[in-house]
Amino acid sequence: MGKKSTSTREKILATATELFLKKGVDRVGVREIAAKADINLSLMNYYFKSKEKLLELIFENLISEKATVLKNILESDISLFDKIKQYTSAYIDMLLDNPLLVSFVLSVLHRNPDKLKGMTSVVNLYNTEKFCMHLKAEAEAGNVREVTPEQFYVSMLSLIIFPFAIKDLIVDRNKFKKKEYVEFIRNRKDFIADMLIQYLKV
Amino acid sequence: MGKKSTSTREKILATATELFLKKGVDRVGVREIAAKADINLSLMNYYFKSKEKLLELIFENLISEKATVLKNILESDISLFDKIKQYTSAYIDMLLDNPLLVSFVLSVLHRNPDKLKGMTSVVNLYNTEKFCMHLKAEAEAGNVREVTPEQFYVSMLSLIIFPFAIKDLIVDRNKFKKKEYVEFIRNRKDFIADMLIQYLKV
DNA sequence: GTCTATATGGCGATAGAC
DNA sequence: GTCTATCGCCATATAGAC
Repeated sequence: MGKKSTSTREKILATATELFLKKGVDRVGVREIAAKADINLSLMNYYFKSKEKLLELIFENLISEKATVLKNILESDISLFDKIKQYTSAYIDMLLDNPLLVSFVLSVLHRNPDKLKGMTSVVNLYNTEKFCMHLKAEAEAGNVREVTPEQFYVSMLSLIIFPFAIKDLIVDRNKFKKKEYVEFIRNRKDFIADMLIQYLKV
Repeated sequence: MGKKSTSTREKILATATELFLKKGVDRVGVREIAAKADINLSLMNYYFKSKEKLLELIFENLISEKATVLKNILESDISLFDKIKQYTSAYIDMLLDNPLLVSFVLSVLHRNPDKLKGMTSVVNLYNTEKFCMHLKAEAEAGNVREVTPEQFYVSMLSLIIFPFAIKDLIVDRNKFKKKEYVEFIRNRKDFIADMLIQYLKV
């Protein structure tokens, strides 16, 4: 491999990722990516074959990277309540670092309902098994309320993720400044964990 | 106005709405709409000026229609707990009747962050004021726990709406059949209301 | 109001020289 | 690996006849 190959490849990847996240896949053209990455248009196809393949690669990269950390928390050996606290906190921190990730993933999910079905990164993203077993075991031991684990898990995800999908609405309707919004989201960490844990305790 | 005018207009509107919801605005061309509505391409621009204007109209129509009912519940004079129960139930029923609405609204929100800012239908959609006052009053009367009303409201919305945005993920990962998914969502009505009310009671 | 024809430009992708 | 040039198609929108 030549010297310039990695740098060119990386430049395309970085630029395309940025634009896909910001503008949405279907509102970014390959010409725009090439121009902003300052590379020749043909190199896009030389390295990635097609825009669609490029998208798949970027999607995989983005998700698998983030999903692993979260998956590890869900599968760790800590107590159920600590698990909920740590998961909520880590997930929110990750999304604060990647504010456009939620809209991007949801839009790709809407765009390609099938293509993602088997994708490993997506499997990690929505990975209920171990957590649901933990929840079930605690309920059977009488330590927490009986719940449908799937309902609980989906609820936890909803509470964590959805506010990022409607960020603009929240900011606009509350007349938040940027700092106030971040503070609002930070405060959700305790709020969510509290709500979930209180519910289990009853 | 000629006899055919309304029927043509309505045909375009209905077809465009269906396609926008299913495929996403940017993956539907005006030619496709015209063909499926069985009207001449030029009539699109004759009636709606441009695809973008057509989108705005459709968005407004879809949202304002649904938002009014929900807004009325939030502003009614029933008890706080009843309000939460009725709102959750009505919202979920509405989304079950319009399964693609969530993805559509989120995608338009992502596509046009600004254009929607002042839109009345959107204001109704995210309409916190009266509900937050109610929540605050009950807390001050010592009937429920002290909470940040905005956090509570956003949480309620999240619990209700988000599962519709990740429907494909839920169905796929749980190997749900269509009926099982609908049942899962129906069960959320009580689950969500329980969780929210239990939390307030503590 | 409805049609045909077309303007104008963008898109993704590739052939082939270097 | 990188470039220029271009193919073939589709997009949105409009002019003008009827």
